[in-house]
Amino acid sequence: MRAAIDLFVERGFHGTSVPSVASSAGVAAGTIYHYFEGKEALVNAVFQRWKHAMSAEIMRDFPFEGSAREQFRTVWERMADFAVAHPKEFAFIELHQHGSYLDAASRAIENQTVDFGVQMVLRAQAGQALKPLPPTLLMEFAIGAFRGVFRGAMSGRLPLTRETFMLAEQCGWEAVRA
Amino acid sequence: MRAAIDLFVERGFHGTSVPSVASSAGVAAGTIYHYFEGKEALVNAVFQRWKHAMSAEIMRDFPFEGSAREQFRTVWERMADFAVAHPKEFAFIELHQHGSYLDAASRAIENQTVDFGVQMVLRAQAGQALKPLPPTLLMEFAIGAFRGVFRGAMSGRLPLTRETFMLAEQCGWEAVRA
Amino acid sequence: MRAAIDLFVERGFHGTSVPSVASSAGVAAGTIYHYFEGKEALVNAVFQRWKHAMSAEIMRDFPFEGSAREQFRTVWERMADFAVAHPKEFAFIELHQHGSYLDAASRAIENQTVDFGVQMVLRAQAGQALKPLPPTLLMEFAIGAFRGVFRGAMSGRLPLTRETFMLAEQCGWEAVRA
Amino acid sequence: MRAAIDLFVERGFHGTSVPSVASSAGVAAGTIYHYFEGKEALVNAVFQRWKHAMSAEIMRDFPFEGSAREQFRTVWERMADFAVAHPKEFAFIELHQHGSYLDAASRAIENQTVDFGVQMVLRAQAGQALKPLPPTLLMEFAIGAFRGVFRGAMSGRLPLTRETFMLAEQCGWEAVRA
DNA sequence: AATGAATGAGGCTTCATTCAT
DNA sequence: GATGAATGAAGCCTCATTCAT
Repeated sequence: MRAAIDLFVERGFHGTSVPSVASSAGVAAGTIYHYFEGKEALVNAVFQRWKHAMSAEIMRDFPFEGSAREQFRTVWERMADFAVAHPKEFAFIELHQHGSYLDAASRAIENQTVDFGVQMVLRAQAGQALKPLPPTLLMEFAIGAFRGVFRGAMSGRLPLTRETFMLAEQCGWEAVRA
Repeated sequence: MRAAIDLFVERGFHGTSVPSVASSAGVAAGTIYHYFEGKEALVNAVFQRWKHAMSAEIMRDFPFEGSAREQFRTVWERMADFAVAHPKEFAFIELHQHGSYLDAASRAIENQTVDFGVQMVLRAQAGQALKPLPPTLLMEFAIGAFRGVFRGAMSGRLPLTRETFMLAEQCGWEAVRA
Repeated sequence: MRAAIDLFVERGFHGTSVPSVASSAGVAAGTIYHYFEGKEALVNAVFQRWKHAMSAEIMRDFPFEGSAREQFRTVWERMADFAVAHPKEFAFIELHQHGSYLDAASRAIENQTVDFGVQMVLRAQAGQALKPLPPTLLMEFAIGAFRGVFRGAMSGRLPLTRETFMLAEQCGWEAVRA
Repeated sequence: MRAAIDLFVERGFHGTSVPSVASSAGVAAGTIYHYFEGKEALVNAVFQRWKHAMSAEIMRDFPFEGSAREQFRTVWERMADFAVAHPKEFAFIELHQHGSYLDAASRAIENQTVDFGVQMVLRAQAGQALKPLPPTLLMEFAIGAFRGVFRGAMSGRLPLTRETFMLAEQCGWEAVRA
């Protein structure tokens, strides 16, 4: 799976061959089929493993009772920590978000995440901490902004550090706060 | 090229076969090779055509003498108009931004755009209209946010209208202004 | 046809495309089909034109009443003159001698030539001027030797001149004479 | 490789399709690519294998100290034995001698052979056993003659036997001897 | 469990040929 | 007569997958 991530990020799903994953992992092509039903099962396994890992990281001891400001910072900070610690994996998740080869389970995890986000936004809006805009708009705006900064970092135009993301966090908050 | 955009957006470069493009365009597979050297030449042609179109749209009568606020709104607004008028094409450009199959000419257009953006940011920062953060950070943040909203719209969770984008524009400005 | 010879010599029948012949000749691909039924008809036309030209050259005022020595020299000399004057064409004839794409007419010319040669050999053998070996053996030996020298000349290892061939002529005669 | 030889001899490099080689060999098309990088690698492998085999046969216990007459006979005799034992392979080697698809290694073997021949000729000329003509001329003449006889045999006009070649050997010697 | 040879479908591309202009 | 766009079959090759070892 480690070998697969690198290749999937670099060349996409269709551009990555199973033999190349195998040789990159130092095993024979056939071996992959002992552990995964096929290529699709492999991407889905990787996707679910890391999407889950990231979600878990974000949710861990989440300050459900904290202020909207604190919650926003927490989510952003934890995504930043994850992205800095596992850039390849974060890129992988982002890149394959909408692949037609993702199965039901993968899509379910994705929806869960979105639902959680929307809940948070609604709660904050109820407390008039956030702008009274469609929750999805605020969510997509913020996530997109985070992703943009990550892309800048991956392409070498920004340092891939917690600091970079935390500077952006302030911007993000000012964008969405009431 | 119209047929190609749809397929490239839907399935990616490697996931799109030349015969499928041909049949989608209502011609024989061989015909494509009268107009393009190969599959790579085709993506590059499409990319350059539309990236150029979008750049031209943004630059047209650009208020170089206007305020930072006005310039920001202008760029955002024009990107919005373009994205609403040509959603497939916008998605295509975003999706293939970093493809390893893009040639020098395609990358050159991309760099031009980035340079223009950085110039604008620097000028605005000189006038203390924007936060004193790395220009690239502000750029990637804003572009990412825009892209996030667009993604929300493409997935049907937001209406794909000028209004949606203009609501986000206000957030964007508050994110980056000093 | 001139363009075709160059390409057929360089890349063989199957390695030469009709469009390449056309562009080399400065006409459109379709034009070739006004003059030849197809690719096979083209090779055959070229083959027959030049095989015929060479035969005619050899036969012209042939010293039917001369000595075996004189006849041998005449044939060799005229082949040499032809090969020096039209190296591409000579190479073409040699190369395509046995192509499965040659039609009946082309094969007929070829057989005619062989028959003529065998007649000459038989007459010379009757006069005990040549070794009493199978006529075909003597023929193939001599033609092969000539071809060998030509090949050496085409590859640049020997000068492609009448002199080169006439030196070889003496060897050739000593090989076959009684 | 056995299947490939037959087809390459019959239809040439460009006229032979990889699938046809595969089906002739009783395997699937893809299988060929486990053993050879591609079609070119296949011809080169075949070429080198047999060119090397023939060279080895000729060189084996070569009478370096023998007379020019003996050396000439030895080379001719061994080529004859090889050609009679492996006619397809001999034809293959001759046919592809100058193919543009031959790689450096193949050309190297070829050059080695030529060098060896030239050395032999020079030594014999030093002993005044051969005509004082350009070594290449003598070589190309003799090899060409041999090839001519072989062609006659392959086309059925001469028996493909050691005897046929040994009759020609006498002619060959008389052609080149001083 | 692991291997890797084998398969054959399918992808990219070329090209002989046709035909409307 | 000439053109060259269009066609689609066929060629080279890759690759997901299977299976005997």
